[in-house]
Amino acid sequence: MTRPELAPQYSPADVETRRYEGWVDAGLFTPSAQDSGAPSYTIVIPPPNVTGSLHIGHALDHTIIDALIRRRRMQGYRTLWLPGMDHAGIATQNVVERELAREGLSRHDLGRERFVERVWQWKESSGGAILGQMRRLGDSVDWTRERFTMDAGLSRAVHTMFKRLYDDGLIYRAERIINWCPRCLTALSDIEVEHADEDGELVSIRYGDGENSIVVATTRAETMLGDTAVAVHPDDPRYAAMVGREVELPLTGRRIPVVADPHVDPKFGTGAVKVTPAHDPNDFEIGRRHNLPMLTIMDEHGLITAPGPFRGLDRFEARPAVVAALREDDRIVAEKRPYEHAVGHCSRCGTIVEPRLSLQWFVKVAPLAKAAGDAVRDGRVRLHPPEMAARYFDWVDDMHDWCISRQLWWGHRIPVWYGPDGAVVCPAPGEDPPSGDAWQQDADVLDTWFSSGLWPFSTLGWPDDTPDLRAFYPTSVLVTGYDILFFWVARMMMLGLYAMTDPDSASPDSAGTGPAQTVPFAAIALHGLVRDARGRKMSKSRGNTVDPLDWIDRFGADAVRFTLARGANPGGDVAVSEEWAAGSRNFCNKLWNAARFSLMNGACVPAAHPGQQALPDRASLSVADRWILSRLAGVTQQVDAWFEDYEFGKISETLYHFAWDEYCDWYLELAKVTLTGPAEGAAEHTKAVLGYVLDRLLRLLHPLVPFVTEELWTALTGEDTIVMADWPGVAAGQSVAAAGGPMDAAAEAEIGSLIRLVTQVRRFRSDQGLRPGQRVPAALTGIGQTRLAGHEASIRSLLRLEVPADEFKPTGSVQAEGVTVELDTASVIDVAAERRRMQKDLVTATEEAERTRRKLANTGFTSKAPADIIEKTKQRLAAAEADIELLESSLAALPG
RNA sequence: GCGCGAUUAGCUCAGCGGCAGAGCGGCCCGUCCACACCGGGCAGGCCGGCGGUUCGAGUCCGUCAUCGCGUACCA
Repeated sequence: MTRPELAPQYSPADVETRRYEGWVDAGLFTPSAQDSGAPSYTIVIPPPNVTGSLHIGHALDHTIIDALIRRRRMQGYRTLWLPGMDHAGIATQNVVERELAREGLSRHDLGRERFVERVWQWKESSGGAILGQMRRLGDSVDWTRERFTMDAGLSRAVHTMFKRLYDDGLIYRAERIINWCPRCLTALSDIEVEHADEDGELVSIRYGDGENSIVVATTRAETMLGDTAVAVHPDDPRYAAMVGREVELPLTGRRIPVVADPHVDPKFGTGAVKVTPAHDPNDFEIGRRHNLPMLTIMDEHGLITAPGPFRGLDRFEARPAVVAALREDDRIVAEKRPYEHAVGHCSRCGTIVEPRLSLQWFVKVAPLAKAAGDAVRDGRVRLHPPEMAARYFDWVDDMHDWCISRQLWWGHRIPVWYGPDGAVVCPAPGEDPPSGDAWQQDADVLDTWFSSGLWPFSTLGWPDDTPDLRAFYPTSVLVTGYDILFFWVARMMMLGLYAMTDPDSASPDSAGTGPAQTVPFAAIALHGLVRDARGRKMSKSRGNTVDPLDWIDRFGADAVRFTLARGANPGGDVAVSEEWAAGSRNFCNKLWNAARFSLMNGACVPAAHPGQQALPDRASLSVADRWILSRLAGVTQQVDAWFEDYEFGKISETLYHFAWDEYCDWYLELAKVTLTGPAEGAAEHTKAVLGYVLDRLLRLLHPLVPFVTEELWTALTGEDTIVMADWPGVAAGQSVAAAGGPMDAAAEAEIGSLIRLVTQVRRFRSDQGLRPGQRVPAALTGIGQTRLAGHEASIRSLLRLEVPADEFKPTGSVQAEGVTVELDTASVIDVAAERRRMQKDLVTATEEAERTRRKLANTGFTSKAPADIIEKTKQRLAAAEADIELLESSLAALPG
């Protein structure tokens, strides 16, 4: 085999696309559903919205998922990462409507059918961009299993789920107060409303006259036009006499009753509340309890419909107009401005949401949410990081019924037909709907999160019992940002537990009523948001967003991935900047050059499979060889363990430092001595170790930086691809103890000592003002009596120390690790600087000695601290005292 | 209002009972034999405030302050 010459610099653009297409063409990402005996590992992609393009947050999500997937693939699992996209009902419809608006059209000009066609066209072009971005990132997804929430198969799953819930009485239609967006003209679920504190005006209004009057407060004065009662607390003595009486509602001439309701907080305001059942969720409940009329005074656009002078006004024009009219009538008792209160906004367009009485479809969530909570509570689904559990339970344990109908055109049409005399039919999928002019299908579509809630199993063929479903369900872990824990994750839990049972399990579920419910995923791994270099949220308006493609072009996909992985602490936000990306690019280049050096020096990999590699016998290896092998073993074990905990920050940092600080800075430098040295056998051994460690390092890094590792590993080994190479840690079915290989404490201690000695002498040289490359005559006295006895050649090489000539007159010395290094620095030494340095060191050493002495004198410490801690402390004191002695004598010996 | 989290080097963050760490940035010095996308060295921290537990506290407990996030039916 001839090895390709490597350029002195890594060029991602020359590698990435070629490698990616090669992987896909070879079918490496496409697992077979046939049972091969290997365990399966499945992750479904959090489906991005078809309309959008991937932002840096997706890149973070994909980096994590791809790393998990690639490791499992290397471990021999039957690994599936299923890709796809979400139709994103309201978001997509808004985008296409905006596009139409630029042509001066509205969706009504096109009509429903043509509008939906238009959205499909948009989906084809926009969706393609996202798929291209995923390829650039290196996502090892199975493109043969790509899905879309509006696919025929997934639409059938949606219909099936609706029908089941409907038949079970868990879906119902009712007139309720829902969140209404007057701009999008659709209902929204609670979670699609974003609350923000805003300044408003709290006005107190007198209803009725004289004795027979009561004062209420409101921030939404215009709603008084729809008031049908005033409510007070039943035990409030101030209003006991008023309850049951009627008061005159100003501006309207209507008389409304005063009712007693425990919902009212007597301590707030005047203790009396105006009740507008058709325009406030709480008032709606009060209205139901007291059989109050539900008076609608606003239309779907937020325009006032109540008869009178305000008719036709927008709700925000009506508010000051009503207040002005009340003031005119001397009805305003007090005003408080500004008054800060929470206002709900449409999460899609930002319009202030209007609570509105409306006929909608709902999911009865209580039983579903209970199961979703229990699955996490009893550990069937592990939530990472665990702190998120509190938030999850808060939500799941106290969830209102879920409004699932949307007054949109883009989405899954509600599979219900209405016929004569109020007949309602929900046909099963495949069943013919009732026909005839008298029958009409519901015009609404389903909340987009209804179909995403089925994603983990609808994508695998549910409701059919498919080979894929059997092979890959339940999925292994769900990786996503904590921001959609409720939107999406909780819904998948609810619907997944409801739909899926384990066919092979005879054990009853927690309620003891049927086959065991199957969780949709064994674990949930939540990551944070990507923020800018200063930790600020990225936003288009702030102009601090990052386009992943731009960074990939400039730094390479591996660098982008590594940057994100470095910051990916579980649940934590990730701050990224160009500096970080550049640092990651530098790391890839460092790897490249380390490999280049190793290859140029004949690094060899005798066999590509672990356990069979003919590493030279341990006893014949140099200490440096044993050291790097031991460190590799330690790092392998740590990295392997951290993968189980989604600790990508730690994985990245550990591999970064191992590769750069240990492998490159020390091992390669030490290897240079051996490789150019006289001992023939030693050089051959070092070549083997050089290759072995590089091989393992590249494999450990491959899940994070797939491209550069592929390029280097194939060059090193002559194999086709690293994608299917065995993982150096624990393989499927192997025990943890087998990972990494044996540690070598003796070698680690020895090289540790060497590193400390070299570092101290380097510091000395630098303090003396010696150039790093300047060769200096030096004697290493006492080294024969230390464990560094065999390392003199290495130490001299690393420190540029020459063997002294006959008339050697040392002018300075460093004592460390039991070795005294005397250097002849006469020609360059600056005595004054030298004295200052020594005096400073003396102060430090004296303080250290004093501190340690005090600690040892502390009787509590000596009687209670563990023996090894005490021993270490004693050693520290001894070292400090030795330093003091040496420094004092050196100072005395200085000329002048 | 309630809940959760944060507060450590100039910046972004690790560390979570036993000598304060990383990356980037800053300063000094440079190698021509893997890499200037490099190498060697240095500086810079009362680990938010106060109290407690402990022989010993960034690390555990309490409290306050500031910030962030989530959530909420206070009109």
